[in-house]
Amino acid sequence: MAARNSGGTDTASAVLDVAERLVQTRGFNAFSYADIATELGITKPALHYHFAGKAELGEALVARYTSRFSEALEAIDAGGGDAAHKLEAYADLYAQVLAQDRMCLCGMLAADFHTLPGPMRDAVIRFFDHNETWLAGVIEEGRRDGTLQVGGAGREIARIMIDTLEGAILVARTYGDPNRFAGSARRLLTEITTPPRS
Amino acid sequence: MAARNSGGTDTASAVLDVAERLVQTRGFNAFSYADIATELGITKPALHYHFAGKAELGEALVARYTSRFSEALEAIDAGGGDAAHKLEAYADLYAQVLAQDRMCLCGMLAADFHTLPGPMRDAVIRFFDHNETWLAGVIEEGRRDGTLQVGGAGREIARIMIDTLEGAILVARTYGDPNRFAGSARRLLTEITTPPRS
DNA sequence: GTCTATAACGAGATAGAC
DNA sequence: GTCTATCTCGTTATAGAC
Repeated sequence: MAARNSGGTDTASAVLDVAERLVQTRGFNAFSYADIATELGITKPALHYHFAGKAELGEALVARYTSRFSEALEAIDAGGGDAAHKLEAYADLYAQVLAQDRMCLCGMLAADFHTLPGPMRDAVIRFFDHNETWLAGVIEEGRRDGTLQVGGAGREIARIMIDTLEGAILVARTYGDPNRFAGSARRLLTEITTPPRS
Repeated sequence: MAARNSGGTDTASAVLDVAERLVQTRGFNAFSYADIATELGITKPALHYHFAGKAELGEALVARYTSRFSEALEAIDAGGGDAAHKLEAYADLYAQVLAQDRMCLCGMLAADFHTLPGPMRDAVIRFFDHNETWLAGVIEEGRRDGTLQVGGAGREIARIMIDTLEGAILVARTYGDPNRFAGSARRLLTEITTPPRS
């Protein structure tokens, strides 16, 4: 039904599901077409039909992940909470990834960055840029309506949020302890959403 | 002169130097004995003489990195600055790693964690534990002598520092921009070392 | 301590049948 | 859209000479 590399067929999306989990748990250089084929009960050439090579599979992976993440951000915007609640909901997206014992896909690819094909690198950077832009918008919005009193440029706060959440999920995974993530996330949010004492 | 796997000979330490850089830039699953052998102008079996296998090489890598990091922490302690200056010096250790276009060795191995042999996993966790203990000690010391007024458990502050610095170096490397790291590090330190306004 | 030679395996990928 | 069969290359690792 769907064309090559579209990710639109049942098989293609099943391939993406398995590959996504493998990349988020093992990294881009620690899984193979054979791993996916075995798990789905198909053969390697069938994978090559849907995704010409590992590079194309990787691109499709980041594209789908980014688009799902964008939808989640739009859902948060549509939720109607104030800026502080939106930032909490944002951090909770990371908690949901960790709850599945996974690293953020683009955080993992950031570690693999220097080994990635060019188009994948570009897509990873766009993911972070998009997150930063959305967060900076929420922060500026919160400042305009007075619900947020944090100091500093919105983009700077956005960046430290991304950095802290990515690092917290990275380290928490080595301890197998979601609470380790929760502690850093809570403190990060408190610093940003608690008005300075006066 | 030195025994097998000691890391004490010139060749063994040259091997560790190259392997360390490869792991910090590419990850544990994206370099091979051939890469190291070629760069040093020796053969693969010569590598196996010094380090029986990739697992043993990896263990030696983490052991040396941890011991050097520990020495750096002791040097900071010996420097005689106050707690705030020690925390700044700690963050600067990460900046020095990034200045070489590298990820923290153990931060990279945290990404590769689920693919690592058991002894390497244990050593990575010990690295983070040691950092956390040292940081918590500095924070408690700063609170006792009044130079730090930050709230919360010392270990909790220590963890968010590690998480933020690891995440900041991870993400900054994808942008190839040390300033991106510096911004998050500066803000992190400011939150911890600036007394709440009264 | 380093070499040549090679084993044994897994990787990504392709040709061509069905 | 999936298969069998195969190719080529890179990987870790070992045996045994020097």
